Amino acid sequence: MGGRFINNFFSQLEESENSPENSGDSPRSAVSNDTKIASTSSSKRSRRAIQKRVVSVPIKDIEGFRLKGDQMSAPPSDSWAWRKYGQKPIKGSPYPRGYYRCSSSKGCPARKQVERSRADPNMLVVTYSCEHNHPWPASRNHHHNNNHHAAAAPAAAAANAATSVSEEDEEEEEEEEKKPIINQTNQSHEIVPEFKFAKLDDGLLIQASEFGWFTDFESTSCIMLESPILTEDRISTDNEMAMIFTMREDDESLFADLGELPECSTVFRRGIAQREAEQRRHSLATTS
DNA sequence: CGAGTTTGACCTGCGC
DNA sequence: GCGCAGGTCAAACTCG
Repeated sequence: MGGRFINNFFSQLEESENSPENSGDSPRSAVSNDTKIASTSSSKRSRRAIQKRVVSVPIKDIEGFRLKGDQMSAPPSDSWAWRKYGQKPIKGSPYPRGYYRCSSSKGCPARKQVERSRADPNMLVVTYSCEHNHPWPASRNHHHNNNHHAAAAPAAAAANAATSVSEEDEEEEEEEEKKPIINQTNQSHEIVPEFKFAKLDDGLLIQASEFGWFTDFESTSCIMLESPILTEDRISTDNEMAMIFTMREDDESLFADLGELPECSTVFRRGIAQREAEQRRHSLATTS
């Protein structure tokens, strides 16, 4: 199931990040006797223990999204229920950041932060975060998707799959920028597209349609990912949606056991993707 | 009346 | 140690 993939993903990240010196909460919170402090210290987790992934979404693609002045009347919708618990002005940004907690299941530690992009006010930057090892809840609206909605990973997978790099990694990934993206098809969005993926020289390819939950944004145009690799001027603007992994060496181990992936998740390595596409085209041609 | 939002206060992490 | 900025809490409020 998708949850297993996510758990696996986060747990492996934890292995790499939870070195003895940065594991656990600060001593300050651990020794507090104050009830409020104690309660907050348990809920305010070490920031280092949180995995984050960033997704950027065009505002116009977000159903129900409205702005009241600088405030967001509705968060970007996806398959999970989010409850707003705070909003803060961010230094250097004219737009506030909204804080949302997952309400799809009780005690879910998943969170997301939503803010408008400083660089492009027409884009929303959604940061998903979750504790390591914590399972993501099932989507609250499995509806309308006979492909793999229920099984597909939730927002975290969105982040995992959709985000080629986290913001912290952006600098490291700058060199990747010049790599070409290949769109295999150009069909309309009314049907789940069959061959929509992008290719990076050293990248991992994801077939967008296999992550049905991602289409919960109900976009009719492209959903861009927060990545230096996927800048709009490099993507064809013909309503394509692409989801791309870049695979750094230290990430490869995270996906070493792809057996944990949900069956719906088709992950291609370079070259394999093209073969897959060709095989599918061939089978379609022979059946039609 | 329950669920969600707003908002000021408080806490934590981090740089200096 | 101090101050700043980001993140969270929780009471009050709104809405359906």
